[in-house]
Amino acid sequence: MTGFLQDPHQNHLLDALLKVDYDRLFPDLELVEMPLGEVVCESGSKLKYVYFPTTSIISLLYVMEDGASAEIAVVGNEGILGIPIFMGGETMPSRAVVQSAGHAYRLKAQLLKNEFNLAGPLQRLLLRYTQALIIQMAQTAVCNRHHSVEQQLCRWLLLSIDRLPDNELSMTQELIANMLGVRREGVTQAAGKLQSLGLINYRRGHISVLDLAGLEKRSCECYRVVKSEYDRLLPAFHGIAH
Amino acid sequence: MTGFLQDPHQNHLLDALLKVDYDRLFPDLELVEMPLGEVVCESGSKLKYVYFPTTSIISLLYVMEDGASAEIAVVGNEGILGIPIFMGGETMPSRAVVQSAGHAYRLKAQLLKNEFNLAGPLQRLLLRYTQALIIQMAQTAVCNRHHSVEQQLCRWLLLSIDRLPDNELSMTQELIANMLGVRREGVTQAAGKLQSLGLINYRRGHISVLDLAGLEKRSCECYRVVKSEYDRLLPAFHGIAH
DNA sequence: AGGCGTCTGTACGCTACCGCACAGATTAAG
DNA sequence: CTTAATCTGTGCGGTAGCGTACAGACGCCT
Repeated sequence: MTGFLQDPHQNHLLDALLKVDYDRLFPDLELVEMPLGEVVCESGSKLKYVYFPTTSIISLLYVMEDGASAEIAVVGNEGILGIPIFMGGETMPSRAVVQSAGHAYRLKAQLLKNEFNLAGPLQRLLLRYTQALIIQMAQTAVCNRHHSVEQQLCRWLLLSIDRLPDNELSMTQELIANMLGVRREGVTQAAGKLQSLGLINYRRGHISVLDLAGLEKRSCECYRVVKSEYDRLLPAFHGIAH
Repeated sequence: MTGFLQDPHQNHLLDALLKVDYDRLFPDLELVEMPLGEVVCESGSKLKYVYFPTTSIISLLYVMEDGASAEIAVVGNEGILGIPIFMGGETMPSRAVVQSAGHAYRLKAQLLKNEFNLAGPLQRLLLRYTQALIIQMAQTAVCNRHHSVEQQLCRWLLLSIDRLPDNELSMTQELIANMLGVRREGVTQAAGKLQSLGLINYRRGHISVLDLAGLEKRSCECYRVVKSEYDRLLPAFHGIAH
């Protein structure tokens, strides 16, 4: 809330920028708070800012005509919200919801577009990130088709934990069900099983992950695939991006 | 097979290029035949060429460790196969299979990369196409989660027909099942129903679509959404791309 | 402490889809 | 024409997940 201990470098993309690029952008970066559940952008509307999450996680949620929903991808401190800004579509194809409260730095959409059009290292970085996001979406599609609620819950928990500083997350089962596009009761059952196996521990809107390796074992391959592709495409550059 | 009546302009992206860009690319475009079922690129391997389909359709198929599969997106004469080439990932995240026999023009990957890096109209065009593809993938993910086999079959047929010159397609139910990631029997049932409704007509590996409007009615919203986004992002430029 | 709203657990019938098994139909090959 | 291969139709039991309904548990508020 205060911005205490917040630093744009906590976002991997910003951190990977060349010093010149970073310094030019820095004055326009604005720290904002991201409260749980906030709709950063409604589906189909234009984004005025792009967001670089630091301690928050944003969920790209697709909501259908009948109200049914499904998460397409998540964006945390490894990425950026607002891909269509530089890809050229202008409007977001999905709703963006804060899935885990925290902070982000935002930047006026037009400014990012300008930077992108310089066709330098920043452009290459953003495109590689987009490629990683595409892979996450593709994997989600396959996972939705073939895997059980329990497997998907494991995947979802792991992807979330990877984007958070500790193994705790504030989340009701109802919300998780929305993300996965399944019934709340289905999540209750799966979560109960994971708890009885000692992999997680939860109480009223709060989940602690106790055994990452165990979760990964019960998860489908989807988590592993996404993670390894992110690692491959977006290694830790630390300001020495080429 | 002979290239008779084949012209790069049949591919919408090539057609949308400025004359200067097109003329520079033209000598390096190579007409190739795309036989049904050919694996143009295996998942995880590098593409040596990018492909601009004219009369063929390529399916981006994700195959999992246990052999289960699902189609992520289709690429026809509106697009290009080989997005990771210019996005920076190098390797394809999915298998690319010829879903409908025909032709395509191919171009050495490095040449396209060079053109892309000029950061001109061609780059903007390719990025807008990528954005459209992302939307198709996102919609596929949601469709996999929430819609019935019959609805998905309708969507799939419509997306295919949109990329073909007539309302005929050569395809066994087994292959369609692979694409949709469902059982062959499920496709048999759904197809039987559509046939009894007079919407399609099929015989041993060949399907005729009789009633497009009727199919669209029985399809989920996913088809409509994808189509309208493609139309929005990729209007017919006809050589006057900006 | 008491009370209320929210979150979680459980149960029951229902449906879509799966896995399997096999029979009929169509086309291709000898 | 016969045979083989492939493609399509159908049936049956099993199961995961859905919709609904309701009860208990937790935590916040006064």
